[in-house]
This record gives sequence, structure tokens and C-alpha cells, in this order.
Amino acid sequence: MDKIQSIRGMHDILPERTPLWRDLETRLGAIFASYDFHEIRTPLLEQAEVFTRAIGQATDVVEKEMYAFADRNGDMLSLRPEGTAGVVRAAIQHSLLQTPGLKVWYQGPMFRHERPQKGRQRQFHQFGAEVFGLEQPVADVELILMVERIWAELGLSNSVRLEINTLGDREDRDRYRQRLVEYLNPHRDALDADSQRRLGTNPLRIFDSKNPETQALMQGAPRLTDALGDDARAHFDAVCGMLDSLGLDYTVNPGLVRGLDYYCRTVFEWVTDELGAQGTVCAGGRYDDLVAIQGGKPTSGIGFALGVERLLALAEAAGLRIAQAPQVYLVSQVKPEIMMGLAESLRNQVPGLRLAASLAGGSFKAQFKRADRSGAAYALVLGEDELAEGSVQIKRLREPGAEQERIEVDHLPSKLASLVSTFADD
RNA sequence: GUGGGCGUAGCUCAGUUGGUAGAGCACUGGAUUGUGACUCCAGAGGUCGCGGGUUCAAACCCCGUCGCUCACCCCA
Repeated sequence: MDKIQSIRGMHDILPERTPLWRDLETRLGAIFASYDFHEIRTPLLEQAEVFTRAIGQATDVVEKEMYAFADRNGDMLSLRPEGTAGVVRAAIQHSLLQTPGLKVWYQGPMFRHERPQKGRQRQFHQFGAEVFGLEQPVADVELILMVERIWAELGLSNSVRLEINTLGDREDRDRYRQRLVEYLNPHRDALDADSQRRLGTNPLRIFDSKNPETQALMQGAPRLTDALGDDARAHFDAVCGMLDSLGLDYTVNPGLVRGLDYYCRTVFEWVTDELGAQGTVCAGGRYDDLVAIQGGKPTSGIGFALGVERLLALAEAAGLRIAQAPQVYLVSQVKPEIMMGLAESLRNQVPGLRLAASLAGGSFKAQFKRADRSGAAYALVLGEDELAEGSVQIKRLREPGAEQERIEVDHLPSKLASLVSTFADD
């Protein structure tokens, strides 16, 4: 029989790496809580319309990347390609938007049918946060500060840089798009093939083109900045002013646009040069029209999403290592049930103890070898002699010539408890 | 969706003009019948990604396919 493989672009996270993921979840969860954000969990599967409405029918994500299919009832469903649309759906459905200021965060797998490459897989993971009903620029600023705290917490502040821009309000952008198309149409033939296609679908993205001739042409193009309405202008100026006062480093990138239709006003993005072509680690922005589009009462919103695989790639490159080894490994030469009795009583009496019992048995030699490989700091030895006198030997591993200590079983829990407390600093 | 590179042991990789498979690390056992990390000895482990073709003979050549990877595109 052929070996069955995981689906292309969908990767197992093996035991060796899960402690790293768990550590990240703990640290980010604590940061979110410190800003009074609350976790929300929504289904991985939604009516496809949740995404087609929110993200926009003409976007690549909806047109070519969604895992959409008809279920047994003939309903069109889709695995979520991003988190915001489902959160908005849930917030409307459960009337969470009655009072302004809802702050939620989420975490989990997202699915897009793209060609895998470095920093891009078909199942990937995001952390995200959303704020609803706060139109004040200070809400934009708090989100940015929270993400900056994440970089600081992980020691990545020097690996990423913040770029921001404003897309203006929907009317501003519609007006601007028209102006841009009018400017570009006469030069149509000078554009590269991709940009010609974008002219009809998403002309703002032509600013992203890497083609030199196209770039030269875009130098002379009308600027979105000049098409902003007064409100959007004032909002963006306020955001920038606060960031300046708070001493945050950022650059305004007028070419920064979004692939998802629901964004307006402030957009921001943390990018890095260390991850190859997929340099965006975290991106977000305002989406003041989205709640209404999804069928709720008009309510402003702002949020971001952070790519976990990209973040971990950065963190690991910066030297982050997390391993989970047992603290003690119980080596035994007595009946298994007696060994298990000791193991259980130690687990009862020493909260948080990570203890591996030698289930595979074998000679002392073989068991010590496994104890060493397990990464445990201490080995406990329970043989016939120890059993007879009610004692256990405790041995520091990984220290050549370390003394071996024989202590009474009754004193073992308190001894281990004090050893475990020293592990906390490891 | 398009293009480049790559698939040989658990991992990293050798493998000559085609002649039926190798190393290091890891693993198991022993040297040491109650003690790991060093050393020595031995062992186990592979339908050479999969399918087809050419050939007396294919890991090697040809076609297809699946996967990995990098870039385009897109995005977190």
C-alpha cells in the first residue's frame, strides 16, 4: 500500500515544535488580555457568502483561493480564508455590538488554495484582533501599540518595520480609482501584462508592480492622498500625530494597499526582509463599512492579523528555542504496578511535576540511556534494594561524576518540589 | 495558475560511461548481570517518491504523475 500523505501545503506540527506554538499562544494571550481583549472562537467552516460579501467577489482570495464546496444539502460553504469575516458574522448574530468598544482576539488555522512557497502554505495560522464601534483614531493607535508590544515581547523589534497608509473612505477611494484609471488608460500599452489586467479589477494594486516601466509610469500618477476627504485626512493626521508623540518608528507608504475589499482609512503592515518574498508578518486596518455589509447596523471596526508561521520563522531565526523535557525520569527494576504507584503519588504531591516513568523496562543501562535521551534533569532509581528499605535514589543527569543521593520515599515529594521550583527559571 | 531546482535509510547526503545500494549521525544489542553522556564491537533499517517506457540489464536514460522547494502572482 502507498503511504498516505498530508494534503499539499498543509503541514503537521510535530511534538518537537508544539512547545514553541504553545509558548507563543501563552505570551500573546497575556498581551491581548493586558489590553482588555477577549478571545472568540468561530467555526472553521462558514457559509461561503460570509467571505464573498466581506472580502469582495473580485479579489483573488475569493476568486481563486477559497476552499469552497457544496455540502450534502447543497449549501455553498467555505473553509475560512481569513478570520475577520467570521468574527463580524458572530458579533452581529449574537448582538455583541450593542455597546461600542467590543474588543476580541482569535487564533487558529486559515485555508487558501495557493501555490505553496516559503512563508506561504495552504493551511496556515493567524492570530488576530478586532475592535468594534470605536471611530476614534486612538483605537487605531492602541492596536498598533499592542502589536509593537508583541515584537518587544518576542525580541523581534529590530526584525520588523511598520508601514502605514490611509485608503480614505469608500467614496474617496471610488473617486480616486476612477481618476487613476483615467490617467492610466492612455498609457495602457506601456503597462506590463499583470498591470493591464489589474486596471480592470484592482487598479490600486498597480502601485505594487515590480516592472520598472510600470513603476516609472506610476510616479506620475495621481495620488490617493490628494483624493482624501476632510474626515479621512483628519483621522490619518491624528493617528500619525499620536504615533509621533509616542515615539513610534514608522514610514508612510502611499503605495500600501489591501487585497481585501473591506478596508478603508488606516491600513498598516509590519514587514521584514528576512523571510524572502513573503515579507509581511502582520497586517491590518480599518473596515468601517464591513459590519453593515454583513447585515448589521453600521458599526466601525478595525483589526489586524498576524501570520504565525512567518512569526515563528522570524523568532527561530532570532534564536528562540523552546523544548519540553520531563523534569525527572523514573528508572525502575521492580514490578510495573509498584513503579506506577510511586509515579502517581509523586504526581499527586508535586503539582506541575513532569515525570516520565520507564514504561519500556529493560536493563538499568537501557533505562538510563532513555532517561538521558529524554532530556530529564534528574533520574529517580527504584530497584529491589531501594524498595526493601523504602528509599529512592536521585541522580543529577548531564553532570559527569555527579553524586547520587539516596533518600526516603516520604521525603521525596518535598525534595522534588524544591528541585522543580528551580526549573521555573530554566 | 506560470516558471526554475530537487525527491536514494528516521536525518544529512555519496553513488563513476546504465551492471540488482553506501557513509556519517540517530536507533537496537553487547563489551560493563544496579547506572546514561566518551570509546570499541555487532545488528537492524531502503519496491532508490509513484506509474509506465527504452534495454540482456535502470537509482542513473525517456514520458507521465505526486510531493518538496524557490520565484512570479497573491497575501498573514
